[in-house]
Amino acid sequence: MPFRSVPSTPTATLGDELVRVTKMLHVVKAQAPRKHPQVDPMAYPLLFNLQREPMRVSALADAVHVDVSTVSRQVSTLVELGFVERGPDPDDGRAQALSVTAEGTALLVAIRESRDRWLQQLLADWSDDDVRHFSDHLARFASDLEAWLADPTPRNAS
Amino acid sequence: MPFRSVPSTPTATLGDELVRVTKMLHVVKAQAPRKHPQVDPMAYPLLFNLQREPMRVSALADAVHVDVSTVSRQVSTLVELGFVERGPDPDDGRAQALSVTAEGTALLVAIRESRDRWLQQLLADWSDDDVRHFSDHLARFASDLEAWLADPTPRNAS
DNA sequence: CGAACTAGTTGTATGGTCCAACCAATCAAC
DNA sequence: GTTGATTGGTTGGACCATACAACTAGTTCG
Repeated sequence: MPFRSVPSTPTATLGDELVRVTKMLHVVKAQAPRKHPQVDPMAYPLLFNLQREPMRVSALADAVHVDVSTVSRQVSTLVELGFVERGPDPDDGRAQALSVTAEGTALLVAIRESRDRWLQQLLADWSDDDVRHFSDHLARFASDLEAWLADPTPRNAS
Repeated sequence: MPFRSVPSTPTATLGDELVRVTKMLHVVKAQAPRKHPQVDPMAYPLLFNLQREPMRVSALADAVHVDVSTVSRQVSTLVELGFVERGPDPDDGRAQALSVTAEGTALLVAIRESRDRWLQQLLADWSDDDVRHFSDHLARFASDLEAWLADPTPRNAS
Protein backbone atom coordinates (compact mmCIF):
# COMPACT_ATOMS: atom_id res chain seq x y z
CA MET A 1 0.00 0.00 0.00
CA PRO A 2 2.39 2.71 -1.08
CA PHE A 3 -0.56 5.06 -1.04
CA ARG A 4 -1.72 5.22 2.49
CA SER A 5 1.81 5.82 3.52
CA VAL A 6 2.43 8.66 1.10
CA PRO A 7 -0.35 11.18 1.39
CA SER A 8 2.41 13.65 0.72
CA THR A 9 1.09 17.17 0.42
CA PRO A 10 -2.02 18.68 2.00
CA THR A 11 -3.40 19.44 -1.44
CA ALA A 12 -3.06 15.83 -2.52
CA THR A 13 -5.13 14.79 0.46
CA LEU A 14 -7.60 17.51 -0.34
CA GLY A 15 -7.85 16.11 -3.83
CA ASP A 16 -8.66 12.67 -2.51
CA GLU A 17 -11.40 14.05 -0.33
CA LEU A 18 -12.83 16.12 -3.13
CA VAL A 19 -13.11 13.07 -5.32
CA ARG A 20 -14.69 11.12 -2.52
CA VAL A 21 -17.28 13.74 -1.64
CA THR A 22 -18.11 14.46 -5.24
CA LYS A 23 -18.72 10.83 -5.91
CA MET A 24 -20.98 10.37 -2.96
CA LEU A 25 -22.96 13.50 -3.63
CA HIS A 26 -23.49 12.12 -7.09
CA VAL A 27 -24.89 8.94 -5.65
CA VAL A 28 -27.12 10.80 -3.24
CA LYS A 29 -28.44 13.00 -6.00
CA ALA A 30 -29.18 9.98 -8.14
CA GLN A 31 -31.37 8.39 -5.53
CA ALA A 32 -32.93 11.59 -4.29
CA PRO A 33 -36.66 11.89 -4.87
CA ARG A 34 -37.44 14.57 -7.43
CA LYS A 35 -39.57 17.41 -6.26
CA HIS A 36 -41.27 17.46 -9.59
CA PRO A 37 -41.31 14.18 -11.49
CA GLN A 38 -40.60 15.71 -14.88
CA VAL A 39 -37.78 18.02 -13.96
CA ASP A 40 -34.20 16.90 -14.53
CA PRO A 41 -31.93 17.40 -11.58
CA MET A 42 -29.79 19.51 -13.86
CA ALA A 43 -32.73 21.83 -14.35
CA TYR A 44 -32.56 23.05 -10.79
CA PRO A 45 -29.40 25.08 -11.33
CA LEU A 46 -31.14 26.56 -14.34
CA LEU A 47 -34.01 27.82 -12.25
CA PHE A 48 -31.57 28.96 -9.64
CA ASN A 49 -29.64 31.13 -12.04
CA LEU A 50 -32.73 32.49 -13.69
CA GLN A 51 -34.09 33.41 -10.31
CA ARG A 52 -31.11 35.60 -9.59
CA GLU A 53 -31.50 37.38 -12.86
CA PRO A 54 -33.54 36.76 -16.01
CA MET A 55 -31.29 36.01 -18.93
CA ARG A 56 -31.22 34.57 -22.42
CA VAL A 57 -30.59 30.95 -23.26
CA SER A 58 -26.99 31.41 -24.26
CA ALA A 59 -26.14 33.31 -21.11
CA LEU A 60 -27.83 30.65 -19.04
CA ALA A 61 -25.88 27.92 -20.76
CA ASP A 62 -22.73 29.82 -20.04
CA ALA A 63 -23.66 30.24 -16.41
CA VAL A 64 -24.17 26.56 -15.81
CA HIS A 65 -21.31 25.48 -18.06
CA VAL A 66 -23.43 23.28 -20.27
CA ASP A 67 -23.96 23.22 -24.01
CA VAL A 68 -26.54 25.64 -25.41
CA SER A 69 -28.50 22.89 -27.07
CA THR A 70 -28.92 21.05 -23.80
CA VAL A 71 -30.14 24.16 -22.06
CA SER A 72 -32.48 24.87 -24.93
CA ARG A 73 -34.23 21.55 -24.45
CA GLN A 74 -34.34 21.80 -20.70
CA VAL A 75 -35.79 25.27 -20.91
CA SER A 76 -38.42 24.02 -23.32
CA THR A 77 -39.66 21.44 -20.86
CA LEU A 78 -39.51 23.95 -18.04
CA VAL A 79 -41.67 26.29 -20.10
CA GLU A 80 -44.11 23.49 -20.89
CA LEU A 81 -44.38 22.75 -17.21
CA GLY A 82 -44.99 26.38 -16.44
CA PHE A 83 -41.89 27.03 -14.36
CA VAL A 84 -40.24 29.38 -16.81
CA GLU A 85 -41.55 32.07 -19.13
CA ARG A 86 -40.14 33.21 -22.43
CA GLY A 87 -40.36 36.96 -22.84
CA PRO A 88 -39.13 39.17 -25.64
CA ASP A 89 -35.68 40.60 -25.27
CA PRO A 90 -35.95 44.39 -25.44
CA ASP A 91 -32.52 44.79 -27.02
CA ASP A 92 -32.52 41.99 -29.53
CA GLY A 93 -35.47 40.52 -31.34
CA ARG A 94 -33.81 37.18 -31.91
CA ALA A 95 -33.09 36.60 -28.28
CA GLN A 96 -35.58 35.79 -25.56
CA ALA A 97 -35.62 36.87 -21.97
CA LEU A 98 -36.19 33.86 -19.77
CA SER A 99 -37.66 34.35 -16.35
CA VAL A 100 -39.01 32.21 -13.56
CA THR A 101 -42.73 32.08 -12.97
CA ALA A 102 -44.40 32.06 -9.58
CA GLU A 103 -44.67 28.29 -9.78
CA GLY A 104 -41.00 28.13 -10.63
CA THR A 105 -40.09 30.12 -7.58
CA ALA A 106 -42.30 27.93 -5.45
CA LEU A 107 -40.58 24.83 -6.79
CA LEU A 108 -37.21 26.33 -6.16
CA VAL A 109 -38.07 27.23 -2.61
CA ALA A 110 -39.39 23.75 -2.01
CA ILE A 111 -36.21 22.20 -3.36
CA ARG A 112 -34.05 24.41 -1.26
CA GLU A 113 -36.02 23.76 1.88
CA SER A 114 -35.93 20.06 1.33
CA ARG A 115 -32.20 20.12 0.79
CA ASP A 116 -31.79 22.28 3.83
CA ARG A 117 -33.72 19.87 6.01
CA TRP A 118 -31.60 17.02 4.76
CA LEU A 119 -28.36 18.85 5.42
CA GLN A 120 -29.46 19.92 8.85
CA GLN A 121 -30.04 16.40 9.97
CA LEU A 122 -26.95 15.15 8.19
CA LEU A 123 -24.82 17.73 9.97
CA ALA A 124 -26.69 17.53 13.20
CA ASP A 125 -23.57 17.35 15.30
CA TRP A 126 -21.64 20.09 13.53
CA SER A 127 -21.35 23.38 15.31
CA ASP A 128 -22.75 26.39 13.54
CA ASP A 129 -19.24 27.73 13.26
CA ASP A 130 -18.00 24.58 11.58
CA VAL A 131 -20.81 24.73 9.07
CA ARG A 132 -20.08 28.34 8.37
CA HIS A 133 -16.38 27.79 7.94
CA PHE A 134 -16.95 24.84 5.70
CA SER A 135 -19.39 26.87 3.67
CA ASP A 136 -16.93 29.74 3.40
CA HIS A 137 -14.18 27.48 2.25
CA LEU A 138 -16.45 25.95 -0.33
CA ALA A 139 -17.46 29.36 -1.59
CA ARG A 140 -13.88 30.44 -1.89
CA PHE A 141 -12.96 27.23 -3.63
CA ALA A 142 -15.87 27.70 -6.02
CA SER A 143 -14.68 31.17 -6.87
CA ASP A 144 -11.18 29.94 -7.53
CA LEU A 145 -12.56 27.21 -9.71
CA GLU A 146 -14.68 29.65 -11.63
CA ALA A 147 -11.73 31.90 -12.22
CA TRP A 148 -9.69 28.98 -13.42
CA LEU A 149 -12.44 27.81 -15.73
CA ALA A 150 -12.63 31.26 -17.23
CA ASP A 151 -8.89 31.31 -17.84
CA PRO A 152 -7.02 28.01 -17.45
CA THR A 153 -3.85 29.58 -18.82
CA PRO A 154 -1.67 28.90 -15.78
CA ARG A 155 -1.52 25.23 -16.57
CA ASN A 156 -3.61 22.20 -17.44
CA ALA A 157 -6.00 20.32 -15.20
CA SER A 158 -6.11 16.95 -13.60
CA MET B 1 -34.60 38.52 -6.17
CA PRO B 2 -36.22 36.94 -3.13
CA PHE B 3 -33.33 34.55 -3.04
CA ARG B 4 -30.27 36.60 -2.48
CA SER B 5 -32.12 38.24 0.35
CA VAL B 6 -33.19 35.01 2.04
CA PRO B 7 -30.19 32.72 2.41
CA SER B 8 -31.86 31.83 5.68
CA THR B 9 -29.91 29.09 7.43
CA PRO B 10 -26.21 28.35 7.24
CA THR B 11 -26.97 24.89 5.94
CA ALA B 12 -29.04 26.27 3.10
CA THR B 13 -26.12 28.38 2.03
CA LEU B 14 -23.87 25.39 2.38
CA GLY B 15 -26.20 23.50 0.11
CA ASP B 16 -25.96 26.17 -2.56
CA GLU B 17 -22.21 26.09 -2.44
CA LEU B 18 -22.11 22.33 -2.58
CA VAL B 19 -24.20 22.33 -5.71
CA ARG B 20 -22.03 25.01 -7.23
CA VAL B 21 -18.75 23.31 -6.48
CA THR B 22 -20.00 19.90 -7.53
CA LYS B 23 -21.17 21.26 -10.85
CA MET B 24 -17.91 22.99 -11.57
CA LEU B 25 -15.79 20.04 -10.60
CA HIS B 26 -17.87 18.03 -12.99
CA VAL B 27 -17.08 20.46 -15.77
CA VAL B 28 -13.40 20.51 -14.90
CA LYS B 29 -13.27 16.76 -14.88
CA ALA B 30 -15.01 16.57 -18.23
CA GLN B 31 -12.46 18.75 -19.93
CA ALA B 32 -9.47 17.44 -18.08
CA PRO B 33 -6.90 15.69 -20.20
CA ARG B 34 -6.91 11.99 -19.44
CA LYS B 35 -3.71 10.52 -18.23
CA HIS B 36 -4.45 7.48 -20.25
CA PRO B 37 -6.69 7.98 -23.28
CA GLN B 38 -8.73 4.88 -22.72
CA VAL B 39 -9.41 5.14 -19.05
CA ASP B 40 -12.74 6.56 -17.92
CA PRO B 41 -12.49 9.16 -15.24
CA MET B 42 -14.74 6.92 -13.21
CA ALA B 43 -12.10 4.23 -13.36
CA TYR B 44 -9.71 6.20 -11.24
CA PRO B 45 -11.63 5.62 -8.03
CA LEU B 46 -11.60 1.95 -8.91
CA LEU B 47 -7.84 1.86 -9.10
CA PHE B 48 -7.68 3.93 -5.98
CA ASN B 49 -9.72 1.50 -3.96
CA LEU B 50 -7.97 -1.52 -5.35
CA GLN B 51 -4.66 0.02 -4.46
CA ARG B 52 -5.62 0.25 -0.83
CA GLU B 53 -6.62 -3.37 -0.78
CA PRO B 54 -7.21 -6.02 -3.43
CA MET B 55 -10.81 -7.04 -3.51
CA ARG B 56 -13.44 -8.78 -5.59
CA VAL B 57 -15.72 -7.09 -8.09
CA SER B 58 -18.73 -6.95 -5.84
CA ALA B 59 -16.80 -5.42 -2.98
CA LEU B 60 -15.33 -2.86 -5.32
CA ALA B 61 -18.75 -1.98 -6.65
CA ASP B 62 -19.90 -1.52 -3.12
CA ALA B 63 -16.97 0.69 -2.29
CA VAL B 64 -17.61 3.09 -5.13
CA HIS B 65 -21.38 2.91 -4.86
CA VAL B 66 -21.95 1.77 -8.40
CA ASP B 67 -23.75 -1.20 -9.90
CA VAL B 68 -21.79 -4.42 -10.14
CA SER B 69 -22.34 -4.70 -13.86
CA THR B 70 -20.80 -1.31 -14.44
CA VAL B 71 -17.77 -2.17 -12.40
CA SER B 72 -17.47 -5.46 -14.19
CA ARG B 73 -17.12 -3.71 -17.54
CA GLN B 74 -14.77 -1.06 -16.24
CA VAL B 75 -12.58 -3.68 -14.69
CA SER B 76 -12.51 -5.55 -17.96
CA THR B 77 -11.10 -2.59 -19.84
CA LEU B 78 -8.63 -1.92 -17.04
CA VAL B 79 -7.47 -5.52 -17.31
CA GLU B 80 -7.18 -5.23 -21.08
CA LEU B 81 -5.05 -2.15 -20.63
CA GLY B 82 -2.87 -3.93 -18.12
CA PHE B 83 -3.63 -1.79 -15.11
CA VAL B 84 -5.46 -4.44 -13.17
CA GLU B 85 -4.95 -8.16 -12.76
CA ARG B 86 -7.51 -10.85 -12.12
CA GLY B 87 -6.29 -13.42 -9.69
CA PRO B 88 -8.10 -16.45 -8.38
CA ASP B 89 -9.89 -16.02 -5.12
CA PRO B 90 -8.51 -18.67 -2.75
CA ASP B 91 -11.82 -19.02 -0.93
CA ASP B 92 -14.30 -18.97 -3.77
CA GLY B 93 -13.87 -20.20 -7.30
CA ARG B 94 -16.53 -17.92 -8.72
CA ALA B 95 -14.98 -14.81 -7.34
CA GLN B 96 -11.76 -13.19 -8.46
CA ALA B 97 -9.20 -11.24 -6.53
CA LEU B 98 -8.55 -7.99 -8.35
CA SER B 99 -5.29 -6.22 -7.83
CA VAL B 100 -3.43 -3.31 -9.33
CA THR B 101 -0.42 -4.00 -11.50
CA ALA B 102 2.79 -2.03 -11.47
CA GLU B 103 1.55 -0.05 -14.46
CA GLY B 104 -1.68 0.61 -12.60
CA THR B 105 0.18 2.00 -9.65
CA ALA B 106 2.28 4.15 -11.92
CA LEU B 107 -0.83 5.51 -13.57
CA LEU B 108 -2.41 6.21 -10.24
CA VAL B 109 0.64 8.04 -8.98
CA ALA B 110 0.74 10.08 -12.16
CA ILE B 111 -2.91 11.01 -11.81
CA ARG B 112 -2.49 12.00 -8.24
CA GLU B 113 0.56 14.09 -8.90
CA SER B 114 -1.08 15.82 -11.78
CA ARG B 115 -4.14 16.60 -9.68
CA ASP B 116 -1.91 17.79 -6.88
CA ARG B 117 -0.05 20.17 -9.16
CA TRP B 118 -3.32 21.53 -10.41
CA LEU B 119 -4.71 22.05 -6.94
CA GLN B 120 -1.53 23.65 -5.74
CA GLN B 121 -1.65 26.34 -8.34
CA LEU B 122 -5.40 26.71 -8.03
CA LEU B 123 -5.07 27.28 -4.32
CA ALA B 124 -1.86 29.21 -4.57
CA ASP B 125 -3.02 31.93 -2.22
CA TRP B 126 -4.55 29.67 0.41
CA SER B 127 -2.63 29.25 3.59
CA ASP B 128 -1.61 25.74 4.51
CA ASP B 129 -3.93 25.94 7.47
CA ASP B 130 -6.87 26.87 5.30
CA VAL B 131 -6.19 23.95 3.01
CA ARG B 132 -5.93 21.61 5.93
CA HIS B 133 -9.10 22.85 7.54
CA PHE B 134 -10.98 22.63 4.29
CA SER B 135 -9.67 19.15 3.78
CA ASP B 136 -10.69 18.15 7.30
CA HIS B 137 -14.18 19.48 6.82
CA LEU B 138 -14.50 17.64 3.57
CA ALA B 139 -13.35 14.42 5.17
CA ARG B 140 -15.82 14.82 7.97
CA PHE B 141 -18.57 15.61 5.56
CA ALA B 142 -17.65 12.57 3.48
CA SER B 143 -17.87 10.37 6.53
CA ASP B 144 -21.27 11.76 7.43
CA LEU B 145 -22.42 11.18 3.89
CA GLU B 146 -21.16 7.65 3.92
CA ALA B 147 -22.94 6.92 7.14
CA TRP B 148 -26.12 8.36 5.76
CA LEU B 149 -25.82 6.34 2.57
CA ALA B 150 -25.38 3.22 4.62
CA ASP B 151 -28.49 3.99 6.62
CA PRO B 152 -30.76 6.76 5.35
CA THR B 153 -33.41 5.90 7.90
CA PRO B 154 -33.47 9.28 9.61
CA ARG B 155 -35.29 10.82 6.67
CA ASN B 156 -35.27 11.18 2.92
CA ALA B 157 -32.76 13.01 0.75
CA SER B 158 -32.65 16.30 -1.06
C1' DC C 1 -26.76 -35.76 -5.91
C1' DG C 2 -29.76 -31.87 -6.35
C1' DA C 3 -31.93 -27.48 -4.87
C1' DA C 4 -31.20 -22.97 -3.56
C1' DC C 5 -27.91 -19.44 -3.61
C1' DT C 6 -24.20 -16.31 -5.06
C1' DA C 7 -20.27 -13.99 -8.10
C1' DG C 8 -19.74 -12.24 -12.28
C1' DT C 9 -20.83 -11.27 -17.26
C1' DT C 10 -23.59 -9.76 -20.98
C1' DG C 11 -27.93 -7.80 -23.36
C1' DT C 12 -30.99 -4.04 -23.37
C1' DA C 13 -32.96 0.36 -22.19
C1' DT C 14 -32.56 5.08 -20.54
C1' DG C 15 -30.89 9.65 -19.34
C1' DG C 16 -27.95 13.26 -20.17
C1' DT C 17 -24.68 15.28 -22.93
C1' DC C 18 -22.21 17.22 -27.15
C1' DC C 19 -21.58 18.18 -32.12
C1' DA C 20 -23.21 19.57 -36.37
C1' DA C 21 -26.65 21.13 -39.28
C1' DC C 22 -30.30 24.03 -39.54
C1' DC C 23 -33.80 28.12 -39.27
C1' DA C 24 -34.73 32.80 -38.23
C1' DA C 25 -33.79 37.38 -37.20
C1' DT C 26 -30.55 41.17 -37.19
C1' DC C 27 -26.89 43.95 -38.69
C1' DA C 28 -23.56 45.90 -42.07
C1' DA C 29 -22.36 47.49 -46.44
C1' DC C 30 -23.03 48.94 -50.47
C1' DG D 1 -33.34 48.61 -49.78
C1' DT D 2 -31.36 44.33 -50.98
C1' DT D 3 -27.91 41.10 -50.06
C1' DG D 4 -24.35 38.71 -47.40
C1' DA D 5 -22.56 37.69 -43.05
C1' DT D 6 -23.37 37.05 -38.16
C1' DT D 7 -25.66 35.61 -34.19
C1' DG D 8 -29.59 33.39 -31.10
C1' DG D 9 -31.90 29.32 -30.76
C1' DT D 10 -33.69 24.62 -32.07
C1' DT D 11 -33.46 19.94 -33.77
C1' DG D 12 -31.36 15.40 -35.22
C1' DG D 13 -27.91 11.97 -34.58
C1' DA D 14 -24.64 9.79 -31.96
C1' DC D 15 -22.21 8.70 -27.75
C1' DC D 16 -21.18 7.37 -23.01
C1' DA D 17 -22.14 5.83 -18.53
C1' DT D 18 -25.21 3.71 -15.89
C1' DA D 19 -28.98 0.58 -14.09
C1' DC D 20 -31.92 -3.41 -14.51
C1' DA D 21 -32.68 -8.01 -15.96
C1' DA D 22 -31.49 -12.43 -17.84
C1' DC D 23 -28.02 -15.80 -17.94
C1' DT D 24 -23.76 -18.78 -16.70
C1' DA D 25 -20.98 -20.99 -13.67
C1' DG D 26 -19.38 -22.22 -9.23
C1' DT D 27 -20.79 -23.18 -4.25
C1' DT D 28 -23.27 -24.78 -0.10
C1' DC D 29 -26.17 -27.51 2.35
C1' DG D 30 -29.78 -30.78 2.84
